[in-house]
Amino acid sequence: MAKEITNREEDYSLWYNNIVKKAGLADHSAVRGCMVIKPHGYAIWENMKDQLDRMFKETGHVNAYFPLFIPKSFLSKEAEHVEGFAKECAVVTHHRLMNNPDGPGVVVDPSAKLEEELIVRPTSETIIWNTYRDWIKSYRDLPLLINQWANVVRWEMRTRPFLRTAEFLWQEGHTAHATKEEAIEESKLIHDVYAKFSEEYMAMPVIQGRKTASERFAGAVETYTIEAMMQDGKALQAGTSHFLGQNFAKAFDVKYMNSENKEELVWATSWGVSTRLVGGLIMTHSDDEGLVLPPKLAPEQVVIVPIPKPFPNIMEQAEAIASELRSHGVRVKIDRDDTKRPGFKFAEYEMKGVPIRIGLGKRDIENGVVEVARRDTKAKNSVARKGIAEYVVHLLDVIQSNLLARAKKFRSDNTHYVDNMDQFKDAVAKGGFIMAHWDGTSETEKKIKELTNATIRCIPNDFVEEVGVCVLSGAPSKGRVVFAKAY
RNA sequence: AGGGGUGUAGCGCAGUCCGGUUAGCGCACUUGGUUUGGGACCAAGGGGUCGAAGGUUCGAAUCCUUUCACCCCUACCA
Repeated sequence: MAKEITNREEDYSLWYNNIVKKAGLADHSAVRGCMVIKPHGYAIWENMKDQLDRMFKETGHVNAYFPLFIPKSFLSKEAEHVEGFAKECAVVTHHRLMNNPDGPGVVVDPSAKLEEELIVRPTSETIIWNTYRDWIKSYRDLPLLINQWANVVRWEMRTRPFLRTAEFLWQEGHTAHATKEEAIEESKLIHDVYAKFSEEYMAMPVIQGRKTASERFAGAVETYTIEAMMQDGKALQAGTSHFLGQNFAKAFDVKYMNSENKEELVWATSWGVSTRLVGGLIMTHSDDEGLVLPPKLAPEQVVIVPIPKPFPNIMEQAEAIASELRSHGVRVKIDRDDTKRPGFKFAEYEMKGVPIRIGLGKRDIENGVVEVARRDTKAKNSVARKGIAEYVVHLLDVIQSNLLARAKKFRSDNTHYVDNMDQFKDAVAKGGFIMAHWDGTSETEKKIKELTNATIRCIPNDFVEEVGVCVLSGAPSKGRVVFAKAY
């Protein structure tokens, strides 16, 4: 029956890989750690991108584009930053090939060695701040609110489609501000945009919070994160927004003249989400039958499958329904393939995660109904043909909120409040988020990680002041933070 | 980077331990026909040189060496 998808319980990782492959989202490529994003996968990313882009623009940001290559010397200007990324950089050393003098093929031309090596950007803070030095002269040039959609390369040891690939697509916002307060406000604003996007569009509930010192972005003063829980109980860092202080302004000497004619350093933020979100989407909603997509991001929200038993005008009927749906703003596809049987198609669209399937055959037409099947619950209903568009529009909303509600329930069912290390270890074994008291030190954080593999995902925004003692050290603690094993 | 595992047709696999004719099977694919409300059936076809390189041998998918890729567990990150 089910087409070679491993059950989640049996092997969650294999299940994930199966979904990526069978739903046609991505393939492995000839290049280590790099994937080919296939049309269906890319369409999901495009929908995410369109919506996020809209949200960025609504909050005053504009898009620009900076080079793929970064001179090596730029990267080392901010000490922590280079420390964080040095080990995973792809480096360009030459600019020309030549015919192999000793045989077939081509070799690197040794005479084409670059004066200074170029790094394929792992992130663009350095090249952007080097540019901002020229763009920012006066307080009138601020704030500078720029985003770029780009690809970046991080030479990771272990890669997994969408979750961690050597090359990935993302957006990176880089803003410059006159004051510290304004920059912090900006990073929090984007943090909220990310959380809103996750919940309203991806139907993926997230915990908002800030990272501990050891989990912060390399070069950041504060990192705000959204953390989502996957179905295997592991946490996924889904997006981060950083307050960078004046670190990059100092490193790249970016100063402006304030209204009192005094020179001051600029304050910075950066923030990004990536194609990892597609991985998060898969692992939040999908099941053993395949992908489950929230209607707001599904490339096709409805598929109409005509049952090709000889019946006059069945395609015309399907067309009529489709155009009615389209006029209500629904993304709809009619399956015109007459070489596959309906049962095959049903399974296929379930695999691809289309939220609503409409079956249309002789029986339905005679009764003035259509068969409506929901992907999220697998429920099938006969629905009156008349008023179908309104029904579908409403059902898409219902599905969208059902997915969010389901994911929220899963998260609360798998969130454990613990007060000592024994309980903590039990909770780690069960999986999920662990709410525990922590004494605030990096040492304790590190020890807990060594002991249990769980890390502090964040100090939540809705941190509740509560008297307690640290689960490990027994030292006093003011409240609980979120621990979990993470992707 | 450390530990474990796997590479044979687009996908899933058998064959490898104990070298021996034209390398098999299921699905997918092509053609024709019958079908079509939950992954159709019959018939006839096409496709691989066994991840790559080197070695041993009369002879290598099978033995040896090197190497690459992928998967799992650690580790690192968006």
